[in-house]
Parts: sequence; C-alpha cells; structure tokens
Amino acid sequence: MRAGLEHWVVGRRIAAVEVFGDRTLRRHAPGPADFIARLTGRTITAARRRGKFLWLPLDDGANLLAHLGMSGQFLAVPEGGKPSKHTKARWRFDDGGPELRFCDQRTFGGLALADDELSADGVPRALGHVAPDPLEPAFDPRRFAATLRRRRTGVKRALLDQTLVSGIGNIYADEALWHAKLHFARGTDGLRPGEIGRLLGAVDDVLRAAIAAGGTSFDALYVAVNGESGWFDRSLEVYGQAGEPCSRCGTSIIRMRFTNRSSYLCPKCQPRPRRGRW
DNA sequence: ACATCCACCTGCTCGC
DNA sequence: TGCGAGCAGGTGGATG
Repeated sequence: MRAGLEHWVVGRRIAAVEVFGDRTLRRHAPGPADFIARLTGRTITAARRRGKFLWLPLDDGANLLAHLGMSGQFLAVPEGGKPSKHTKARWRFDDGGPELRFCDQRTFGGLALADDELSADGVPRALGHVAPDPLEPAFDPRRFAATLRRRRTGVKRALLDQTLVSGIGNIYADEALWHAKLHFARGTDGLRPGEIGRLLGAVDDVLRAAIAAGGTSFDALYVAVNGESGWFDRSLEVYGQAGEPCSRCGTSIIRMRFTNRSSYLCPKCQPRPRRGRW
C-alpha cells in the first residue's frame, strides 16, 4: 500500500478534500473542517510507514497519518466518479489526474493530520508507541530478543504487540511461527537464543515475501492502490489452511481459538509446550 | 510497568 | 426466506 501511494500521489498538489461520515477522523481532534483546510493546497512529498501505520509528509512539514484498521484501503481512481458507499475521504489534485480515495467498510481505520516535528528516528510523534518493524534500519534484533525474554507472555501475543515489534498481524504471526516451528503458546521467557533467531529470520522472510507478492488478498477488500490483488495467499502455509496437509510433514493443519480469534498451526511441527502461555 | 480484556464497526456465511 | 451466531488481516483504553 505504501509503494502504491508513492507511485500514485507523491509529488501531486491537493486541490480539494472531502470527508464522509464522522468516524474516520475520530483521532483528528480539531475536526473535519480543520483537516480539509490544512490539506488543501499542499503537495505530498513522500509515502512512509512503520509497521501498519502509514503517513504522507506534506510540503509544509505536516503529515497525513493513516491506519487501515481491518478493512481500510486507499484507491486511485479516475477523477470525478460518485464515491462508493464505503468511501470515507477523497482527495482531488490540481493536475486533474486520478483522485485518491480512502474506503473502509468496518470503520476501524482512521486518518489524522499531525503537524509536530518528527521524532529522532523520523516517525511522527503520534506513533511514538509503535516499535520499529523488522524491515526498517531502526529495528535492533538483539534488543528485541532481550525485551522478549523479559516478558511473561506467549510468543504470538508478543509478535502481535506493536509496542514490541510492529507490522506483524494475525496472518504473518501464524506463518512466521510455522516457519520457525514454534507453537504460539511458547512462553517468551523460555525461548532459547536459537529459537528467537529462527523466529526473527522467519518473520523477515514472511514479511519480505508478502510485500513482494503485493500482500494477502482474500477478497476485494484487500487490494493495492491500483485495485490489483496481491498473491501471497497462495504462499500461506497455515493461515486459513485447516484440514490441509502441512507441506513439511503431511499432518493436517488445525485451527485453534486464541484470544477471541484464530490461530492455525501444524500440531506436529509446532508441538504444544508443557506449560504454555496464551 | 506490565498483561489481558473488550469495545469499536459492517457484512458475509452458516446452520436451524 | 428469515434469523441469530460466528467470523473477519487491528488498535487502544480500561481494568486487573
């Protein structure tokens, strides 16, 4: 999504902004009128992200922050069409080219405008609580390993905790744990250095492969800025694969309940710990 | 400070 | 066909 935004909107000057509904800007305290006024006339200078948060730096130093939540998407479409039911915001540009839309069915996504200075590692201060993701230079594997072993929780919870490491959600956590042959309930404090190394290697591989594939598109909600699907779903080893044979050992993949959601794993490759932490 | 739970939403699919 | 239950790729504020 970040790469798509870079391609479609960087370098363009915003001519008009519209906001639909009142949930999308719930994190923008000054409200929609302020949001619109401060974006109009600005040029987008870059497209950045940390984990699952995106931001578009503007030519006046402010940053348009975005999170897609569960069902948010940015789409570039020919200018002037009627916004669809779930369109929450739209930006038109003074070059008359494609407009940008933010669409969001479940409304867990959101937009905000931050005009304060970036923190030392180049991230808007509003995202200060979000840890570096494994693909950025600021990510420190040794520091992550040390923090992990100080925690008293299960390894999957830790992977999903964006204050520990960002960018990993339910799918990529399950995929990385399968690649590293770890059960999700393994306690973080009992992980051996080699296992943490394996896990980090797996996380890195999974994230890079998923990005290279354009993401994981189960349906039309999960598409790139140009509307195209990613194809990482064809590389999924466990997520959504209950009943399918494990590609390593042939054992049937199972689905388990895990904190009101699902975890998929191979019961043989990822043996349950004697004293697990969920 | 840390760990965990739950609310926040819409829409689709499934079983009865 | 209707209806309720369950489920969906996340986050952050409240509560232990």
